[in-house]
Amino acid sequence: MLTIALPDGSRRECQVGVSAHDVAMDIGPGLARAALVAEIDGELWDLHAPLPDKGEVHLRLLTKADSESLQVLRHSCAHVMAQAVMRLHEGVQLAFGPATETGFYYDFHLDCPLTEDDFPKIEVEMRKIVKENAPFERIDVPRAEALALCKELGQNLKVEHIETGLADQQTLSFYRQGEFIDLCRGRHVPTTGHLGKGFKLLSLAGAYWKGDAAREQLQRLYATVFFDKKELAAYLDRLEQARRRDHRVLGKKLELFEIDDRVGSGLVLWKPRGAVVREELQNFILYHLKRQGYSQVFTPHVGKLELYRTSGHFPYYQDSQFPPLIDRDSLRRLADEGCSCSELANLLNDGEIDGYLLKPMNCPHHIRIFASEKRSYRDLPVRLAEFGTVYRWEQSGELGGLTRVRGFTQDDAHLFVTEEQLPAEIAGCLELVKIVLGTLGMENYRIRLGLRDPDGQKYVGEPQQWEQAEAACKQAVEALGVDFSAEPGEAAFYGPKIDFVVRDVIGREWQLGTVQVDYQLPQRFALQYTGSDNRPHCPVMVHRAPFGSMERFVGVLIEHFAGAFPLWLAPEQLRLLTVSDRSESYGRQVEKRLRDAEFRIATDYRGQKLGAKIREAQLDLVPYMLVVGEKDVEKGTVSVRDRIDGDLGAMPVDEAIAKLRAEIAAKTVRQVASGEP
RNA sequence: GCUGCUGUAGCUCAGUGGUAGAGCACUUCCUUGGUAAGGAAGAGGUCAUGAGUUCAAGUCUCAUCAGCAGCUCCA
Repeated sequence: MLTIALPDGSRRECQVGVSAHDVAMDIGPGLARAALVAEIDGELWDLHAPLPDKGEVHLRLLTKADSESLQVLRHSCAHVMAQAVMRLHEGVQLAFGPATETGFYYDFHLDCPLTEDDFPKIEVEMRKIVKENAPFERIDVPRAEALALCKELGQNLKVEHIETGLADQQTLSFYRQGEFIDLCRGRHVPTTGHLGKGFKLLSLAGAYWKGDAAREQLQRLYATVFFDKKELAAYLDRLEQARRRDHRVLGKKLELFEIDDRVGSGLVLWKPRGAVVREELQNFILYHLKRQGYSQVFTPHVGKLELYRTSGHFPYYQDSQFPPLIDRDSLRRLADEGCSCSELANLLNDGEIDGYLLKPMNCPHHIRIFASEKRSYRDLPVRLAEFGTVYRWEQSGELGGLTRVRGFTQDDAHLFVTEEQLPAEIAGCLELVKIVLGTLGMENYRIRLGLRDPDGQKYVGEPQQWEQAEAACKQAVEALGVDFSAEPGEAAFYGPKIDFVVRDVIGREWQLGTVQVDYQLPQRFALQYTGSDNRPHCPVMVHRAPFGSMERFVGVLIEHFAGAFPLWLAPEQLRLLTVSDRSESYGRQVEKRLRDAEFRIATDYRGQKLGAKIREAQLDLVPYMLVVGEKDVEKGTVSVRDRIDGDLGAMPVDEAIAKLRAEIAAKTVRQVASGEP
């Protein structure tokens, strides 16, 4: 006998061999129809599988109201998609086909390339399979039999997976629906009919087998499914909304920036309007830096290769740097000697010849500034800040918009501190990032605490220092009171890091602000200060950048505000609109007063109807329109129109100036793009 | 870097191997209109670049460059 405890607290005695579906039928046929999958003692369970023989179990019957069942539905749909593909193509090798946050995918190896033209065919076949309403049947088999079955089916990738990934499993499960059978852990909905009509193939991509770039590349089909067509339509609509907020689209429309083939991919041209946003952000943070005791410095865009050999950047990150700059005479001499390219590379590596590097990081320059003076413990902390532009040779497939570029400006700073000062300085840095994100109304973020991977090879320095640094970071993050996850293996090669990861409107996550502790570089450069004991000590360094990269930050910010910047950031804060020619000369007087008051203002004196001028200003996302007509000429007023709230009525020019100034000073955020994808 | 897709006017996009198209934007003229589109005319192109097939290429083939989706990487 089996005792089943239901969520409402009731208990039932059952015969051996009953399934969750039988229990549901017993409770009511409506529930039995609605149930998609069961949960036994917290573990998902197929609806039609026999329950355990005896004892007492907690049973939940999950319907589409339960979030877990959507994942199951998606996984089942992945099987149906795979079945459809196998019906349409010969010799399909199955790889993995999991559910994802927004849908599912399946990776295949097949000889002919799939294209988007195949999508309708596959979808038609999937609809047929759904109509066939075949049950998903679980088959548990011993290991040897599973191997034999996969071999018989010609599924070599699955064979490999059983032999490597599932080496310790004695029993393996397969799922079958119709003629399709696949090695799979489960669980699944009862029948293919449960998938309904709410599915759609979305995109096609390459993916490596087991994520290994050295292995064969598979074809990945992305798709999604919802419980019904309406939810699918709503999801597709959200995708479309998100696309309209895409910073690459808005950046062009609002004339913020340009990435030009003739200049180079991944190299951003900031246009005047985008430059305003960037400059305002920089001024904003400069204000806070002054308050926190930072000093600003300027350093060049290149440095000697030897500098980066010392720092370790050149050897560690060679593949993602622009190639070194070598003077012509040296190159000519080497060419005359018959030096090959690989010999040249070796000479560069070994330091036999020197050259310059476009700087991939600002720290070595700042370190040399620190080292340029004799330092006492009384001078510390030394906090050197710079909007420093760095260059990295990102892989071509990674480039995109402002978020992944090859030249970008960090709002960088390096703090040289004593061991004792470290916790307070980390806390100060974290506080700064929090102020930045808070001011901009970016609430959707988390902290990633990047720690050393215990088995990792890439790290330099003593384990004891790593432990100290990691402990200091952890303490500071805990004190900040923001959700964080500790992630081993995510540290920089020189120390642990605290990254602020912001989620954008399409649901992607971007690393923006970062704070990193570094015991290594000060030692590599043999930095010293004189302690109170009159002996030399090595400072600890903190790298930090609250925005991270100005390019990426502004990119994410554009999407965050859907291009509608708050007044203090808006490239065009006000637009003055005349009702007709008769108010133009008055309009020009008002314009002058507003310019004198240092607003960023544009004017529209054209012989157009007011409605048309307003429409254009609305579409250009100008925060405030100032309308002047003959009534305003008489009374010396302007009529203020708010982009969000519409007409605010006429007011004296001085009153409008005071109101707008107050909003700028408060850095008020009145509207952000609505959240979840 | 890898896989697939894409590249036509400032923008969004049509275009069947045979004379280069539309809407919006732009310029000029008419219109003087109080809170989301007044009207007319005009100008705008090395069809990404380079090779090839063809009597003939925006259209077919190949290469290069660039963009998009994803994979891999990311100090």
